[in-house]
Amino acid sequence: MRLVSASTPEPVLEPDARTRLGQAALEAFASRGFHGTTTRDISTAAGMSPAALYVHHRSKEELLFELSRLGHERVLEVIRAAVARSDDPAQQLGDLVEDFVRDHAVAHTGARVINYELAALSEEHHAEILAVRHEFDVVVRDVIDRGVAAGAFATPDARMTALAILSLGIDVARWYRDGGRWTPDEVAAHYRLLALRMVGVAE
Amino acid sequence: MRLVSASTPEPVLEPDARTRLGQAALEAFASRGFHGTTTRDISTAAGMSPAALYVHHRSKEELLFELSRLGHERVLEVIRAAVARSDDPAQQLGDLVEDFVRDHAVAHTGARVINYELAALSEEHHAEILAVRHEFDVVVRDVIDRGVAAGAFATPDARMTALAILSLGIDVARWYRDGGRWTPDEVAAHYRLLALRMVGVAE
DNA sequence: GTCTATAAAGAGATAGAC
DNA sequence: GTCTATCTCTTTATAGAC
Repeated sequence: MRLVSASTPEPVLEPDARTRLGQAALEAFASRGFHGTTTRDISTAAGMSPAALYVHHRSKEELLFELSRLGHERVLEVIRAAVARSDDPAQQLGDLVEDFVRDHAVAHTGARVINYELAALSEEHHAEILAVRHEFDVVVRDVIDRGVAAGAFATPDARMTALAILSLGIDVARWYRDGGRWTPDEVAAHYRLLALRMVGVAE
Repeated sequence: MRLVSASTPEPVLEPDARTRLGQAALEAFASRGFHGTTTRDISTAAGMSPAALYVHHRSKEELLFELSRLGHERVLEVIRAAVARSDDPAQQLGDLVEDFVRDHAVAHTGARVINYELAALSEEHHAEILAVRHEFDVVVRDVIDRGVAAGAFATPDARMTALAILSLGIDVARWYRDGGRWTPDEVAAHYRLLALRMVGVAE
């Protein structure tokens, strides 16, 4: 499923049916939740009949799962790429937070779905997603552990601090609105500072 | 609606019907969301027939609204009481965060409902709840503003920092589990430190 | 205040034509 | 691959007996 226009030579004005369904579902799930969204909501928003959804997806739940899986894997790539750009823990943590937060602000629609609709997944799908989310924790905790080991960071509980730093970014998906008081870049820059202070780095 | 046992002389083993409905609804809304919960789920969990719900509540939405309103007003009282215990901004912010976070961990069921089911409210009810939530922001921002004015805090954006500090506590409702790695007191104490660091207070 | 029974609408998913 | 039509079950809410 493509959620953005493909980078094909010809300009794509109308995404294909599968993509339109994915976009429509993402927006509906984000604003009304999985159980507050009907398959008719999705198919109508995608410009199709209710039956068309089942040509492209086995069920409403499987559509949510696909969106959630793609979203999680994309975010994991964002934070891994941020960490890979440096060897300095403070730089790594700062970049990670800045990119994670900016992403949650820019892509707040998708971020709401991946963070707040987990309970609607089947047990098997839920478990598969939790494995990816566990990687988020591991990446952040690892950066903090190395900062502490290097004497750059100081925290009484690296694990809880990692969780709190991720919390900051996740909650951005809950409150961020397009056209609000701050741009994604402004939030990202401020949260970078906050996260570094949380691990005891004075600027 | 009473959500805890009343302080009457005689021991109350079975709460009254209205209270049982409220408790059942709170737990169901917290775990499956408003739209994922049926009125049968609620009435059955409360030990009643589906029709009994409508003797005590006009609709499912009004039941959610009452739970949300009571929950918000209780939390507002928690943070106002914390601020009232001192005149020192650092002490006030520390107490506020500690009490807010502990409350969100202990009462995570109710906290999930008040923080994540707002979209299910009617427009009028939603607006009424947002007014209470605005007070949360005002209280925290005011403490930070006074800390900055007194030279105790340093932050490039008091408003965003206030939002981020509330975010930390709110997200506790999302991830906290009973019997998990930390007690509510442990989370609260650690988050107090994190919040003070966020405003530039070195311990 | 609680029940049984049910009305009325909405929901997920499928059949079969084109 | 999309449609119309519809099946079947679920859901909110109410009527009326006790």
